[in-house]
Amino acid sequence: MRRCNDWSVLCEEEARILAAARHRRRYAAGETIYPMGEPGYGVYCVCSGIVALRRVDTEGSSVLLQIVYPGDTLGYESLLTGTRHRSGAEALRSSNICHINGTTVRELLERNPNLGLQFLKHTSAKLADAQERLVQNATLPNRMKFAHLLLVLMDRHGTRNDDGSARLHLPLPREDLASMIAIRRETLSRIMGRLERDGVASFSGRTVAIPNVATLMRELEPHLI
Amino acid sequence: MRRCNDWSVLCEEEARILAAARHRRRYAAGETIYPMGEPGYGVYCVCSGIVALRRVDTEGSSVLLQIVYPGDTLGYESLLTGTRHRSGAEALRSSNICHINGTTVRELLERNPNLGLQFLKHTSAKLADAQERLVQNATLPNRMKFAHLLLVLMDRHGTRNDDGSARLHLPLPREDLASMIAIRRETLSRIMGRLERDGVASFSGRTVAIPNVATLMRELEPHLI
DNA sequence: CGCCAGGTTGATTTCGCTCAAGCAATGTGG
DNA sequence: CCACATTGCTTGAGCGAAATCAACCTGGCG
Repeated sequence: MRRCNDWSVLCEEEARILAAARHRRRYAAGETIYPMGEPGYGVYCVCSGIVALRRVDTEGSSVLLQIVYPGDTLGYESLLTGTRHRSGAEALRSSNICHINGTTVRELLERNPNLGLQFLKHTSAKLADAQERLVQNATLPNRMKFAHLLLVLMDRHGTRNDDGSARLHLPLPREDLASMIAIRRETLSRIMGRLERDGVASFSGRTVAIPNVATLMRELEPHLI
Repeated sequence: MRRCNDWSVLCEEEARILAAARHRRRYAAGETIYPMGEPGYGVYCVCSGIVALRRVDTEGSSVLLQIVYPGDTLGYESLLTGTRHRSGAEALRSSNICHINGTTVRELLERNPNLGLQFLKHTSAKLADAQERLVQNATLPNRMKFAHLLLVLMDRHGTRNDDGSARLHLPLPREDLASMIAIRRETLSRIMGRLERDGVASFSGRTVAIPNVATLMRELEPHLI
């Protein structure tokens, strides 16, 4: 639980309350943590692994809303507002996740103002992130959107070498990557082809080789004629 | 200040602290409350009027992120995270807005856990809203997106009649409406024309007449062949 | 009166979606 | 061990919707 830093603001006694109530479980890759539409029975804290939040449309098309990493806490929105989960959570790889029931969470929020503030900080960051995506989806051309996505994914899933090159393991299938930047998977495939042709990056399965990160970053610059 | 219900959780003494520190001001329509990129010196509480949050791209294209109504509080994200404002705030019509400096806000957040929880609830709602828009922009056809936007605006800016018709005053120019659903203003103009041709709504300046709300809602149904 | 911002309309082109086929890797049952 | 389905991905052809560019309109205002 040490790594779940949202909860690190708790004092000794509060930490005991938490420890008594939390329930840890291992989820296999691809396993559903909670489905969309379920009522919020409590919160989930990602201890290890990776989790994806996705929402499916009435038409059946799904959009990947967020990738969640260790230390982050899920599901307190529905708990606080008493609504059902607007998105479903799914483990992207084998993950350890703690569940804390609603009454315990409410008790801790009541006792320690800092816990709520931690949540608030995180939620604000997520809001900023979502708004960033709204702007980008509205204004940038597709190739630029994808280049940006690659750079973002690099922070968590990539390794940079001294010579300016980098390697990256994509945590998601093409379909989901495409949904993140609001395009179809076929279009993404073509964009990948073009990036490869131009020597910006090369793709093989889920691994991406980037010969020169600076070149990739130049993709983000305003389209000078 | 009664209407600013985020702050209604404060006790007598805390309310006095707030009253001593807050600074009220009137903003004219079109006036900037804070520009994008400014550091967060405190929070703003909308007492009356309407405020828009917009973000401008490096290319100069602007996206309208949110319409803010009385009772809501702005700008605590930058305050909490110590970053600059990611979006600018602008009064859409003549508005009364209170400013509360950062140290006072922090003091109150420290003293009363419920204030932070109020902010958290609101921020969660905004996050859900932003994600909703992400999904819609990604999956729905343009005409459907606009129909949905009209219905959302109706809650705040419209009046429904007994016979199923309704009237609506748009709070924004076409350009901004278009940016909310990630299309160009010319495209929006054409969509309006088509809705008018189909008898769904008629537009004249900023007023919209909707002969039958049910017909408008039917626009949202999955495109049955 | 001329100017300007906001809005509409038209013509053209481009980009991305759709549909469809093909491919490689993996799994499954006979 | 092979025939066969399945899944994830790529590629191609054609089409349509929306972006772009540009002209024009309209009402408000100095």
